[in-house]
Amino acid sequence: MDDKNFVKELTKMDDNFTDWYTDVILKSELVDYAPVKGFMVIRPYGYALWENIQKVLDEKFKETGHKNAYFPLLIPESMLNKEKEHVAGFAPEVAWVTHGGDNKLQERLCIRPTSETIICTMYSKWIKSHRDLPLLINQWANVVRWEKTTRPFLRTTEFLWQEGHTLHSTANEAIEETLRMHKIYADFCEEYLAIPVIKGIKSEKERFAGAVSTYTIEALMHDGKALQSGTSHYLGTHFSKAFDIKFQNKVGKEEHAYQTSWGMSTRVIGGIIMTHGDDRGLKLPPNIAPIQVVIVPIAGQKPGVLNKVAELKKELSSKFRVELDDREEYSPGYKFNHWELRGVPVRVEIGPRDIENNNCIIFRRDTLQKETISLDTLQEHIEKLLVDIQQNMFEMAKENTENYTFEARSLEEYINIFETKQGFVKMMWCGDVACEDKIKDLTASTIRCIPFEEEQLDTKCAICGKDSKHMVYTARQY
RNA sequence: CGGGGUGUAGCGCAAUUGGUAGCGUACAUGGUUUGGGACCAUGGGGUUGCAGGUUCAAGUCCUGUCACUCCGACCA
Repeated sequence: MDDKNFVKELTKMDDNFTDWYTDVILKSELVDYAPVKGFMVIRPYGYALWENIQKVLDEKFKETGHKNAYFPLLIPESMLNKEKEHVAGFAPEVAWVTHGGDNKLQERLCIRPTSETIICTMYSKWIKSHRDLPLLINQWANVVRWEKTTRPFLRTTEFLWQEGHTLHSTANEAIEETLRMHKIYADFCEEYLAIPVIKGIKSEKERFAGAVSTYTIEALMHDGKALQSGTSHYLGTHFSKAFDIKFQNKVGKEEHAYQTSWGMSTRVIGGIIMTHGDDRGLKLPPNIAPIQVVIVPIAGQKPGVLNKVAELKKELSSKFRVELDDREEYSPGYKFNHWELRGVPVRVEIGPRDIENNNCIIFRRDTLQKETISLDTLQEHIEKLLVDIQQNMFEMAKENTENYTFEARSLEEYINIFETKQGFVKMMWCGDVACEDKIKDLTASTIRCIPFEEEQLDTKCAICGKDSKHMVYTARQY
């Protein structure tokens, strides 16, 4: 296949996937496009999903000693400019406020692309002694990054996230914190979102502007592209020096504090959709689904049916998130499709025939299988089923990731992989930026991370043939 | 900012050589239905993106303009 055809084929594949993705998020009523380009409206169903994510993460943050706070939306330009690498990284994509009412401001204010600078400014006032440390604060907020191209959830101009910002008295403690939060993200993705992730560290080229090191979790989507799903940065003293965050240590000497920051955004919702979704629509993991069980009455006009389902709803609601769809104007078939599109993991169908036999039909979204179950054991059955679905979805996703993980030992092999398919590629790397640039130019792929668990595939860099330093995962990315 | 594409009812689309703008779906009302997107009847909904031009006549031809969208560079 020559280059042009290759690109054409790839574009076609991408187009189909894009159409599917757009279709699903709009039809399932997660989001709508906003009147302002690049922004999205998160509709109640989508927001309920985000709320569940928030709830779980927030609990984990609090368990590890973090507290929530809130910092302003706008940041003075001079404040942003204090850390050089940081500004250089973010300046091209910040939105500016230039007027208050009709009056031009003396100093422009930027809408936060992230809050390091304003938070550091406050931290410098709050920290005097080693007794003030560690300082562990998280903020739930929105940020704005003026991206050239956008896509709902995956890359929007404004997005919701949480950003944690911590200060420590030693480098080791800060690094520990960075790794602790990285692990929380990884576990969250795997246990709650059923998304298997590769855990690792970013190459110098790919790391956060102003960080000493960036830890990341990378997930592979259905179409073979990688999604960075949560990052945790060790900032060293870069910011504390720029913002003068100092404390007196135990022997009375002044020191700059060691710092971390970490964030996870609404982007993971895009990850859920693209990891699990199928041609019927969304498939939500039970642990995070806004609705875990939907009850659909059959022949609701017949005596006893509506009473029975209402009773059932009440009973199941004590254990699960339940929705009863007793709308009269829609047929059962319509409702089946309606809730499948929205990814509800379990559906209970119940009609006159079932009531007579004291059972119901139960449908699982992940495998599309139906089963007849006695009403007496329904609750226990659903409880087990939800666990099973959660587990199964993770296994399926893991299998998919493994099937689309390849190995390359030469540049030729590497290019060949991206010409015929796409996914993760494992390869040895010399550590040189030139090799990173080369694969980006040739295949639009980048190093996603240097994994914690490296394998010795070879002793030479697959790209340039020099001695290798690391095994890396590469992929095309969102 | 570079390269494609599209603008007609809420959404998806049609309209032959230029000749009174239509279909599906959704919506409204009434009735019959209900185990995989129910059916019948009736009804409402339009300055064809905008501005100019050609013509007896423009959704259709010409010029300009705007918007949206996809692909690339930047990025969680």
